[in-house]
Amino acid sequence: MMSGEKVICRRVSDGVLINIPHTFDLKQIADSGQCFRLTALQDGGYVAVTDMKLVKITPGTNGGYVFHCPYDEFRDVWMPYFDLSADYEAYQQKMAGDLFLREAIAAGGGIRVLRQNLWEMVVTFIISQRNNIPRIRKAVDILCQTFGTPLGEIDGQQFYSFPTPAQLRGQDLSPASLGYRESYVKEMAEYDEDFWVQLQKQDDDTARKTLIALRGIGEKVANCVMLFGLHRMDSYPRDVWINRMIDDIYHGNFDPSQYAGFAGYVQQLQFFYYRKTAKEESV
DNA sequence: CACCAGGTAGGAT
DNA sequence: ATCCTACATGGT
Repeated sequence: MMSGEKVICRRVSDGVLINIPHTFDLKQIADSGQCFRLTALQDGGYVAVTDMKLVKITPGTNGGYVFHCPYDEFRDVWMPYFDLSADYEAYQQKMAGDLFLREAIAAGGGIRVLRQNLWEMVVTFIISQRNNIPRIRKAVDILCQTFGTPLGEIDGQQFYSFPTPAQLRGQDLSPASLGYRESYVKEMAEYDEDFWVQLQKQDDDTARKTLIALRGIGEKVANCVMLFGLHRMDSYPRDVWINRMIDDIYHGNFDPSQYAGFAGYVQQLQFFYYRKTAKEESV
């Protein structure tokens, strides 16, 4: 490995310490818009949830984070979830020729493309259409609290799994205020488990077509599901921000295929940084 | 009271 | 194929 990221990963008394200095930052990930269920605690810590697993993560005393869980769980669940085995520094080096991406790395280089649950991503990004990020987070939260399974309490707060299709099937989803998206979600819940299993096995083009054929999923949501739910790293979702950014920064001319194998990571960096600068200007 | 928010379906051209 | 518009809801 040419770049050789300096990764510290070892057992400590209360869990597992992980430190990847330039390419793993939970605050940046939580603000990156790919994940709506990473919860910030008072002290700079976070709670992460995936499937039926729940973990408390606190800042390490010399940087990095401590995952408060057994080592086996860290290795089998959280390493893959946060994509910690991939060499993001190598990706970053391949972006060095692009000024905007160098700035984006300086601002958000700690972002990683998470491997989230496929079904959860389908529902979450259906909800995301023509919606804003705080409201997406709230709707997902209500779905979990109302229809999910309690997983445990951390710092006095109860956390829940994302509801399975069976848990949503036939339910009145109105507490989540999904608006016109509610019928889309209800229809999604009617597909059986095997449908989603088959989707994971399909190649990129087939999977994208399968997704777009579903009511409520167009090209953009399909690409988000591909990237965040199927970890298809060549997927490059184009939303309003990415389109504005391409117009603004690249004069309407940007080809993600030049970053084959990590175009989705490039998209995340661009999305994060362009939105961040827009927010700062609007203040 | 307008306008906006990680778009999409369904219909018209 | 490509363009047009309605769409639920809650926040400025």
